[in-house]
Amino acid sequence: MAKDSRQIEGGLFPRKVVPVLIPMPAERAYSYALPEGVEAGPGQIVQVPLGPRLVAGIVWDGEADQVNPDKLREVTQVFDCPPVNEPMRRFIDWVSAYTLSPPGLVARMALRAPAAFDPEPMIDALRLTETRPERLTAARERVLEQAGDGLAWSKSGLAHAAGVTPSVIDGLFAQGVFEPVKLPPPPVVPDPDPDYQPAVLEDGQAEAADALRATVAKSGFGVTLLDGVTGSGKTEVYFEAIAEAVRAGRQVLILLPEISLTAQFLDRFHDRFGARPAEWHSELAPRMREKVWRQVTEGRVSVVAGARSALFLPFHDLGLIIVDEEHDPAYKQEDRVFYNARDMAVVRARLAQIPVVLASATPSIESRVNAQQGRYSHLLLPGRYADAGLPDLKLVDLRRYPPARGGFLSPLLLRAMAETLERKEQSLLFLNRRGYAPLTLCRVCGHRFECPDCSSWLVEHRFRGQLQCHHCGHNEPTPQACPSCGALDHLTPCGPGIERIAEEADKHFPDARVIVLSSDMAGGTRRLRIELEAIAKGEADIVIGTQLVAKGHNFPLMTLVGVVDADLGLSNGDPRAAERTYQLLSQVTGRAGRSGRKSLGLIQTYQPQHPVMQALASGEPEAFYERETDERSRAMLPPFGRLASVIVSAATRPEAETHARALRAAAPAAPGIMVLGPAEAPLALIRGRYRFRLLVHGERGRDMQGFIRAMLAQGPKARGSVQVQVDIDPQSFL
DNA sequence: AGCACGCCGACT
DNA sequence: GTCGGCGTGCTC
Repeated sequence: MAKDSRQIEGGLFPRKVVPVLIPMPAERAYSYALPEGVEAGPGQIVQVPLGPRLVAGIVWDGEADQVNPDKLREVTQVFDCPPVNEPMRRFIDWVSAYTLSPPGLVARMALRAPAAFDPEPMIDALRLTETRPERLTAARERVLEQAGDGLAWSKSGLAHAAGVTPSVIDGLFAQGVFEPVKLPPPPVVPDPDPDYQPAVLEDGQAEAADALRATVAKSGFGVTLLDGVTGSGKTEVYFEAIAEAVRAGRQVLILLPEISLTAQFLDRFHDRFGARPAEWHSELAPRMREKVWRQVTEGRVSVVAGARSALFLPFHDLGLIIVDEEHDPAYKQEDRVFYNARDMAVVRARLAQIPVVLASATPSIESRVNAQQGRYSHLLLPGRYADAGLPDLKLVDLRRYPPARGGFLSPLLLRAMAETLERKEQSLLFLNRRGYAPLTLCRVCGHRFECPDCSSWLVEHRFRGQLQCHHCGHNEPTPQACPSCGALDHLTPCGPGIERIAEEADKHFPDARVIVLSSDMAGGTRRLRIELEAIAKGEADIVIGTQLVAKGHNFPLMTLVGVVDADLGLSNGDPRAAERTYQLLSQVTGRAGRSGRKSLGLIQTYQPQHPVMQALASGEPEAFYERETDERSRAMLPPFGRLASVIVSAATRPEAETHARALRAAAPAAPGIMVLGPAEAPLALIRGRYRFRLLVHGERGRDMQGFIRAMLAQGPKARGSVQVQVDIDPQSFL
């Protein structure tokens, strides 16, 4: 540690100076002096003055920067909190370097629990003494009997158990019948029991479970891709890996896309382990958040199920990471620190030398390539349980069976819906488009409603009487007359949204109970949960929904799934469009058929020959995946040779200037510049053909090549410094 | 990230 | 003449 000598109150005192990572975007740890007699090693969470405020930071490794002694301030408090361990600190450094984010911002993600750095307060409790009350009433007798077990009770708990009011206990306490004791705060969740209710596994599953158990028992770093169709028992299989880690007394992290973190999942865990896992996600109440954080650092919580941010919890002794639905784009964070939690989970596992399991029914291309190349082990589960067959998937060629004029549902789909209704079973219509119509125009003058802020089309929301921009959130009431030519009642909706499909379903089946589900539904998540429960209980006949019906929730009575427009999303220029469409439609159609009844999926398309449609209809995605892998590696790895390519983060205004300068600095040195977002980088990395210098990340869906060209043309107006990351070698973590 | 400082429009 | 918009800069 650096020594700093300076005059204090007339004497020369050497002061220990430590580097402290502050939860703020500084490029380096700041230096703080330790007060006389105070020790704080790397990982210790401390409180330090920063400008006018006091903030929590982490004592970092290495020498503290030499800093102007006049500026040097003192650590104000060393929290009574377990230090952030070495692998976690290396993880923070790694993520910072890889994402080009200041380490402080990454550290901040690990410290997102404002008041958790002080120990949880002990709980006040009462224990019976030898003293007995002078007068014994019936109520007092009940209390004495109840507390006679010699254990400590909380006042309210005891009162409740004995069926008396707390004042009875106050009276006894006053007479010395009870003494006050302090109890450690209760755990947020009871310990899971690895042997509570092991699933009965079939041959293929048992084999996979054994393999995973062996991996966990052996410990050490390794990635396993657990690959099996919806309903093949992936969850049951990785639960066995979790059981093994819990038996070994180590902590487990289960990452889920936020939307999949449902009561259903937690209940399944409970059924297997006799207790729920601790939860970690953005909607957790602050008080609970702190408790979970604290107990995770102390190692008192053994299993956490969480959204991507849970990856930054400072576990005491992490022994296993599961990434469920590893292909899910929700693992990408595109805010401040840009990262893909699935990739960072692999890195965290590598640094902690523990196994990680990536599970999916529709693995991402990059994970499949990793598995094929032997970098990941690959466990392929056989099909569904016998009593939960996959739906029979059929393509509906819209050129041959077109919908009636003004409609979007083909006669084939309508007939299947009628039959499903007759059998008193449920239908699901899937269309990934909110609102009534994606485009509104005036039939008189051709005026199209455009967003004044971002120039995308305004989407009509008829239920709300609004035109909305799905890009920036702008909205305005739907006018009666055309704002351009003034013609009344000539505004025409073009194309379908789920509201319009609901209208069409209503028209054909006026007696059916129709429920529309989308993320912008009035009433928020609570209302959504209620609706989902109602559907599960059979209180709807036809469910019409967007993407959100694809995930997490099972609909046991659903025997028909109709995909209204399977082609939607295939033509948006995203190199992942086909892969995403395949994954989404597999998931959606997988919602049906869990009831054990015969079930059907009808996929409406104008392109029945498209590889995505063929893969869906045949149930054999291999050829599709092979083709996609080739396509994508061609599209994303242009033949630049072994280039130094350019990686930058974010694309907001201040950064864009910095990027421009970074690009100009890098361009002369590079034989070519390849522009990829961090989320696209992994495929390039695993192909191992390139060394990266900088990573340019554009906004979602943006033309990256165009973006970089535009920035180069614009030239540098940059100020400040450019952070250049040299040679991130993929082999260093995979 | 916060928070202060510093220059240009609508108002007590 | 001020109050206040957020653009820019700084924090050991």
